[in-house]
Amino acid sequence: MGRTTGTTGIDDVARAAGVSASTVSRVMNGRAGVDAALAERVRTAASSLGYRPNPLARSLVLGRTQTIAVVVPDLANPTFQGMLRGVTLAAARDGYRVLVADTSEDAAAEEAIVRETRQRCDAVVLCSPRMASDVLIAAVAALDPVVVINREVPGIPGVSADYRVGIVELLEHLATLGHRRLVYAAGSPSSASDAARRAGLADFALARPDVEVLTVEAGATFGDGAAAASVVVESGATGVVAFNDLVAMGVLASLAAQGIAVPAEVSVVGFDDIPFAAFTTPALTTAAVPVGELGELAWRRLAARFAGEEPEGDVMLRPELRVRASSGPVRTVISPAAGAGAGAGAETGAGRS
Amino acid sequence: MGRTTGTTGIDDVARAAGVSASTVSRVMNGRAGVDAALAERVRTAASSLGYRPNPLARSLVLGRTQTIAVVVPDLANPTFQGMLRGVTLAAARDGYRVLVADTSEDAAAEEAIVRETRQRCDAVVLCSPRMASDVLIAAVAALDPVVVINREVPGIPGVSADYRVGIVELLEHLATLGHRRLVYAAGSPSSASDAARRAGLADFALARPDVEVLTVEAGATFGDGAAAASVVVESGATGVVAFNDLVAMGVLASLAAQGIAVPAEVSVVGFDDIPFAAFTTPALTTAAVPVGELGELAWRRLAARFAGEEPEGDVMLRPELRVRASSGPVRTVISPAAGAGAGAGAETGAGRS
DNA sequence: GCCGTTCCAGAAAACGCTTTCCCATAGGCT
DNA sequence: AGCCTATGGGAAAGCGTTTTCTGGAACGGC
Repeated sequence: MGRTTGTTGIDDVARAAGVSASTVSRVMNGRAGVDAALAERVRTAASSLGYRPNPLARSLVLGRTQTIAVVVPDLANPTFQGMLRGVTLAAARDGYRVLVADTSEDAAAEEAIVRETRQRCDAVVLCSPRMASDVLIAAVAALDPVVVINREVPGIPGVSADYRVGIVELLEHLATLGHRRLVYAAGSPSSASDAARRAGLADFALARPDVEVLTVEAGATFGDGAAAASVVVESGATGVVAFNDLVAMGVLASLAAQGIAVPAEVSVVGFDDIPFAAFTTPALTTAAVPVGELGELAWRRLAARFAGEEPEGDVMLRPELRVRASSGPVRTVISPAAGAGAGAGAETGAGRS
Repeated sequence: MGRTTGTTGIDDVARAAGVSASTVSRVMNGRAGVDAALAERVRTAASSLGYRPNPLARSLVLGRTQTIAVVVPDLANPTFQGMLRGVTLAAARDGYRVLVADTSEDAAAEEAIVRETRQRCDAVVLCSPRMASDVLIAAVAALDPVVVINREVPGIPGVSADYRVGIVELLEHLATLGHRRLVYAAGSPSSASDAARRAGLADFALARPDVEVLTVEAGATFGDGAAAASVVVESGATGVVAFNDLVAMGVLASLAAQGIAVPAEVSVVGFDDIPFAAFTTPALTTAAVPVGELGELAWRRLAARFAGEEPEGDVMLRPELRVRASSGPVRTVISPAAGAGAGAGAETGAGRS
């Protein structure tokens, strides 16, 4: 009756307008078949009472909440921030709200978190780079309206960036600049998108047997990159492609601290094109992953699903190479001219093995 | 009955366990006074049926959703990302979910957005730097369990960073380095935290009449900073304190493009200490605003409120000066020694008026 | 041995809405 | 004039829980 809670309910409006609750409901939802005068009376009563239908009650009877969940592993990561933003904005445009969950704290409890969250929503977009494939497949089945980002699950719509071809573009870019000995500062082996990158590494190895690509385990954070820099240096590689921009920035920072010139001595490229990649020193060459679009697309798939459309196959967005200042021609051992040449090499690093 | 929707409901469990729904409810909620054997039977039935109580129905009857809303003006801004993360993590620890809303698209509709969002939740954390004060006060009244971030609303708990003293710290830092002519690259005049900064400017003017501080209108983004850089240069100031780190980075970029050395010719400092402030070139001196803590504190106030505690006064966090490489001693017009001195000045900019 | 307690469990009433079902009224048709 | 069909609005049955209220059974005290 609304009086219990202090909120004005549909019955209050009905009473004020001298009609039944059914009629109020019909008017509020724009259902046809209500006398114009009556409808007007209801609207007046509703607005003068400041009536707002309780969304919870609506959700319960309607069976939909007008809300979706977005589950990401780490809200501190620019990539996931971008995705979250993409789906939030797109969903808002269609009148949907977003419930956000960060699973970082407890990767083991991830499945429980996403299930619990899912119950309050109409669907979920799941971004879980690390969940084991079999666990993921099992978990996702119970989530039904769901789209996964950067994962492949049979029968489930997914939107991904093509990390595999992206990393090949990066490698080719360096190869074209003359680099013949590169290192890949890898992400976590349990990361699905890292696996895609490694597949790209293999593709590249076949295509360009003349270029050597070593792999060093790094991680996904700035710190991981900084830590990996020393082994990059020791490897004697002239170029490093990092798991992502964060790692690349770590490498950059560590290299700078060691007085190693980028790109004169070592080229370093990242992956993702996070908002700050353009502002590192030197500005980071990277493969741009359109995270916002990824998020928006995820929403679109969900919206289509809500509209009853049949799901099509997965969509894959191709990263775009962004050449900036952190990559350059391979250093030459020939005596440097102190001129204007961009890639004029210093011999400083010559003795490194 | 649950059968209609395909979901297993409480009645299904009741039937399976041969008890009434009331008993199932009691067991599921750990209410005392249920025979142990019976309780066990219910638990077995529930888990074998994979029963999960519908949170919507619970919310409706309980009158609480176990969800709070976080409303921010722009999910692309690192500051708000940090706050969102802070409250999300803290709330999750206490079993609460977060509904996120980005109001950027339509500042006029902000009030409607927050009201609508609020209805689905138990409370809201509102971060609305630009809403006019009177509108805010009126709007916030209808939101009751609410905490505002970086705004002062009488009678409403708020958590803020002390931008006023923060900017004074920054100014004093530059004054100490010998700067006597500074410019403040201001944010939007409609921004509450910009008003606080300007109040700080006034405080500083009183305390240090020997230091001149000009104000130029800039904005809150990288682009705004870049655009403002030229007028900074023309002003002949030796130091600029930017509205925030983004603006500072814009200034930095534009200065670099013009070949003006930082900090040798001009010092620039930011505000916020966003994650990337440490990685600009040169690394940005700034006043660190603990956004994560701000968010966490906001949650705490809400949690306390839920627990029935009385609200205390507003809390204000003091920004912490982080001196990095973008600020240095004022340039000297005296002939530079080509030595190791950090702030050895170039005369390049001497003619600027 | 009877009555008053206590303990448990089920029936039913909310929570605030939507929607189906049904009835009344008015209008058109033959 | 009588009947049949729109048309509009009200009553009531949900949606899936929680919780109060009620009642039956077992138990203890006198």
